[in-house]
Amino acid sequence: MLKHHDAIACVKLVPIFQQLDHQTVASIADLVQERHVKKGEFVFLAGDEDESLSIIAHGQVKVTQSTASGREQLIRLLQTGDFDGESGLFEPGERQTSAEALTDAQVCQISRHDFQALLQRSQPVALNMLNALGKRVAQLEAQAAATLTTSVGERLANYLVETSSALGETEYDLPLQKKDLALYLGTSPETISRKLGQFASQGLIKQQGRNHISLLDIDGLMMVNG
Amino acid sequence: MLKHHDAIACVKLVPIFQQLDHQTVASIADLVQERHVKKGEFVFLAGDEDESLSIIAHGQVKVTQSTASGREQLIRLLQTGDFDGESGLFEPGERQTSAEALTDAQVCQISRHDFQALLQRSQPVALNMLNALGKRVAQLEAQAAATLTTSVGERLANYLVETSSALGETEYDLPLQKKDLALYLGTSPETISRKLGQFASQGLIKQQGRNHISLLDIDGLMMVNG
DNA sequence: GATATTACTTGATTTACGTCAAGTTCAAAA
DNA sequence: TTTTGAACTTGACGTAAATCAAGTAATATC
Repeated sequence: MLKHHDAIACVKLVPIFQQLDHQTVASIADLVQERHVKKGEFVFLAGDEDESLSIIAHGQVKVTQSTASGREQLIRLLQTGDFDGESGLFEPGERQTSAEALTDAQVCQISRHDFQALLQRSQPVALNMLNALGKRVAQLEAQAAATLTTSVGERLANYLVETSSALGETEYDLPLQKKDLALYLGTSPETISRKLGQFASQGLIKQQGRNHISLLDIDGLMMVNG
Repeated sequence: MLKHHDAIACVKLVPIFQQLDHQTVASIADLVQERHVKKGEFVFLAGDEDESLSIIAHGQVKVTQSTASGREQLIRLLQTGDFDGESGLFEPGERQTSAEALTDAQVCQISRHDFQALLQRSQPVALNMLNALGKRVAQLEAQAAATLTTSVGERLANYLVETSSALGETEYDLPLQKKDLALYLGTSPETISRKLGQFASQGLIKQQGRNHISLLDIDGLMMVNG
């Protein structure tokens, strides 16, 4: 019973499952397998059979891909409530990406087969999903274009502000270590370190210890362009 | 009658409308408005009411967005058979992007309202659409990650090979003028010019006249990294 | 506690690429 | 044809940021 209660909570976290009646939510929760993943462990690996979709119930997970030239790329950062796997729904096969837990995490998984059946029997879920994917495409398109013409400083400042706004705090521990943050922003750890130092000397932020950061001037951060 | 025949042909171009029965296709074709757009004209402008979706029946259209700082960004290049507007389906409002015809073009338009109704009454269309959007997300994610860590030379070489493969020819006229190609690849016309010269001197390509290009060593192009 | 390992910082150097400027080729209009 | 203007090329230069290298702080292991 407790397990089921947790599964319902997990399902309700996900935007595409919101605004559904209780019965539908309960029927989705029945499909869910809960799983604990320790920091540093993998939720799945590239090359695995791609047979389930994951909801992050708690924690933080990085999704990476290796290029032909052996470089690791950070594709996506999954936070509580994020849903992964929707994009390859009707394309069974091997995973191209790996997902590693950056913190201890709890993940709810639904089998691809069950999810496809759900989409077919529940029009509201299908329409929510269309909506969510559409927004995602628009966001990715805008982001892709912006990335091409944006400096590292801008991307970093933007990341700091977005993270602050996601956490609802102007003071927080950076959820990524600098190596991963560098991957995420497409730069090097050295440059991250230097840019943060620069922001601090400009009075935009204050650094405390290795990871803790306070945003002192959010408007200033949003106007950074070098 | 002829018009209707054209509309059916146009609808059949689009992946999400394929593998449907003839009757459904015909009912979709009834919703379509055909429109000719001359080279240099706009299919729609940023700020327009966003009330219809467009299928490119013939020609080439560039979708751009202007940043706050006034810079133009090329978001997407639409080719014959491409479908635009799916991403903002349930978010009515003003267009953020403009679309300009790069060649004389024929565009089939469906009103947002009719398309939403179609999605609700035809499950096959909705599922095809989910599939298409999912693939698009995966592609954009991979591309976004690659963009961050990839040199202009790599992106250009990649573009040349992809275009060749899309056209089915190793020798072709570049469909974009260099200014637009530069926007698309996030670089400057000067750099494009230099990189092409470099590729030519390495025996990877041959340039003839202003726009014509022959790929001499596709494997070599795919291995470019500077 | 001491030591080893990993994360991070800081400095020096190099490089890719953007920008500015001066041509050159091409195409359309007169 | 000549002319005009746009697209393109080429060169010189400056700069953001990658890379290389050496050192310092934090964390983990013994």
